[in-house]
Amino acid sequence: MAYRQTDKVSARLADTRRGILDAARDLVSEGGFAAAQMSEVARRAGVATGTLYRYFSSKEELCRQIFREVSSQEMGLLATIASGDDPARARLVEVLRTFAGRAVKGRRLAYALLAEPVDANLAEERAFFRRTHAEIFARILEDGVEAGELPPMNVRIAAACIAGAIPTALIGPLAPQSHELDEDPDRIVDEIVAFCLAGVGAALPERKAGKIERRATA
Amino acid sequence: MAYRQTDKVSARLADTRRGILDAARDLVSEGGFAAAQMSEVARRAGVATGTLYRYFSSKEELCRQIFREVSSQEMGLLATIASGDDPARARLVEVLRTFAGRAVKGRRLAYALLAEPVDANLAEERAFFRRTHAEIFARILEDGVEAGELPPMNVRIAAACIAGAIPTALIGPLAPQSHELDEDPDRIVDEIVAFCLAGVGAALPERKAGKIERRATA
DNA sequence: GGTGAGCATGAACCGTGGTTCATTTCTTGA
DNA sequence: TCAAGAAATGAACCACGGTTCATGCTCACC
Repeated sequence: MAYRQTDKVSARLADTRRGILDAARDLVSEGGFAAAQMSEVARRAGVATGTLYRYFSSKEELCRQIFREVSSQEMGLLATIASGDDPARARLVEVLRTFAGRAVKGRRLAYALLAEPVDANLAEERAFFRRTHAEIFARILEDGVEAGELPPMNVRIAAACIAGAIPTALIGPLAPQSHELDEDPDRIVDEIVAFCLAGVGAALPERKAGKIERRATA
Repeated sequence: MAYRQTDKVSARLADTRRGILDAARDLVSEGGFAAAQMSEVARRAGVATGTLYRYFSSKEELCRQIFREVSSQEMGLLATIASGDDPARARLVEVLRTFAGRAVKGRRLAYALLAEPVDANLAEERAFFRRTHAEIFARILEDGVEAGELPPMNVRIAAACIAGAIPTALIGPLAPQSHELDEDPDRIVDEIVAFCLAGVGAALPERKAGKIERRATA
């Protein structure tokens, strides 16, 4: 025996790993997953192609990591808002605004994560991502319903609707070739948020929704 | 010159073409686009692989045709409803119900068209498909707003929200491996429709929405 | 039934991009 | 400085599935 991994080395390894992830994420933010070919990632990270496979078992695995990293970061942000003390309605507004607003800012990346065609395995990851969104929304909605702030509804379905409406309504504008957002992103975000709020019976800031009784589904 | 295409021949050609399209569509309905490989399509249609290329210049072209055929069929259905004489609200309800209901019935196919990962070119076709949906929704919404049935709103964005909410809310349930829909599809559809209606300020059948003034955007 | 053109065939081909692996370079502890 | 094992290298490899094309068959017209 004549080798034991030293701290310095394991730090360097960690650096390399980070470097690879960063390179890959950057490529995705620039050209979507399509642009993140292994050889290109390697070049960007300043390592050889084969090296990638010392850190990630496959491209799929690498992409999965990116997906997880980015989305858990976003999720964290939303989750913090969601678990605040404000009334459900206010939290909902802020969560929706944050979500949509960040997507608009990091358009290319958001597009890649939310809509770009990817292969089946990554699609699962994306589904998970969306499901996590939906859960956050659902939690707030549940609070709102319990507090009587929102009319009764099937919160899971309503949450899924929101999780679908926002990306889709943004996608056209979000798509790489579109410039629709360059003018007035806020207005678009506002409209979308308004739709979702109304959808859950929380139409106007000044107007409590209690009056509008809706469906009876638990 | 010793050959001129006879009626009988061109009929047979047309038949073969149809056969290929049908085979391909069937494969897609069973296993998604992933299952529709050229060799498999050929086998199913009872022709040789090469023959496919006498009818369609590429796989992309073939898939595109399927996409167009199926979606134009669906669109036709929705468009008919949309252009009826009923009040906007009623038309909207029927369109949404029809859309969601048909998706639930032809789950596998709907999943393939709406959500299955496909390559970039087909994704464009899908985007077009959704845009067409959205336009139908938008038209009805516009009618509703003009007639004072619905509060003012940016109908394009609201339509996009709807076009996103429905598939997404169904996708989980729609996904091949899920059996969520087997129990009570109608309830799910109802919930989704209710969300969308509320989203555009048309919350309850008995309740005109005129009172709820919303955003001022044209 | 002969001829030339369209049509069908399916095994071979090929481009792409992820993956491997024999070789080289570093790193460690003695 | 040396041995042994880890880490890095990158050109070669390979799988996959769409596409081609040399070959044989069918059809229309004479």
